[in-house]
Amino acid sequence: MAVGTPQVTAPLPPEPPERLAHSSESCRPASEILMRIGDKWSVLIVMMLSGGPLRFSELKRRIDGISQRMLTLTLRGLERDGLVTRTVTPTIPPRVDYELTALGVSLREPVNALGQWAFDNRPAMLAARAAYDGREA
Amino acid sequence: MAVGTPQVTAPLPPEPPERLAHSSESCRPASEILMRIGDKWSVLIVMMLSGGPLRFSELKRRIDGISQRMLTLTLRGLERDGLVTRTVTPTIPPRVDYELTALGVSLREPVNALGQWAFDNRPAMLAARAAYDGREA
DNA sequence: CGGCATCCCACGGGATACTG
DNA sequence: CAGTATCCCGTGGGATGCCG
Repeated sequence: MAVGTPQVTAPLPPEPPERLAHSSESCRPASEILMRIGDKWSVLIVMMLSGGPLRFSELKRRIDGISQRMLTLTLRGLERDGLVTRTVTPTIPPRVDYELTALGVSLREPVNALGQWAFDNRPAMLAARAAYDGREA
Repeated sequence: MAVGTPQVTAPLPPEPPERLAHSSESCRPASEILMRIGDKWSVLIVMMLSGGPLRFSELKRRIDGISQRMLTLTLRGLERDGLVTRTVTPTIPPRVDYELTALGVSLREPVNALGQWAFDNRPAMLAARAAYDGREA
């Protein structure tokens, strides 16, 4: 039965078969998380906090180009998701420190792996992009 | 003092090491890539193509909820960046197959690592989120 | 100093309709 | 079947200003 449906039965390339089923439902959590931290600033902030806690203004100074609005919003999001802690010292002027939680620290590992990939393969991507754009320009 | 080598290779102990070179400049490529593939569909598509080439309609059928507009656009982007190839068979009706390039295949590993992290830690994140939301409701 | 509030614009992305 | 074109709305995110 089923005429015309070629049923592509996965002739696996040189990759070893992983026990991870890449179904749509099993990859959705990964996709969600990626979208969550794939915003403009989250990863940068997590990486900045890798070396230890930083206060708001220091964080803002180190991440060039971020608006204090987005710094606040992004930190709130990270705090909400249990990736950073927010510690307020009610002095005058007030002092607020942000620090990675254990969860936040654990996130560094896969993110670093992706960062390494990005560092290694960015030239290839840029070249591919240039070639693609050049083909039709 | 300026950081000498933008190394992202950390030994990753549970404790934050003292000399991490996570400068803003060294992490920006990672952030860029993350934003690039951190969109709504890219990772899902890459994962779907892990098992081998798929044609457009099959891809659309497997990724539930995607519009053909976004499928086309996302595939174009992935093709542009050298992550997938697009092969047209000019029959009637036409047939177009998409397949991961070597670059696309190599991306699977770090993305899978992140996916594993997401799978493992999503409960913790959801719990933290619920706790955070409950504190001020 | 840290951080809401507001305005405002650009872009992502869904729905739909049309073409080769 | 695969793709393009159009419409349209929700959101992301910058700039600015005010308040503890």
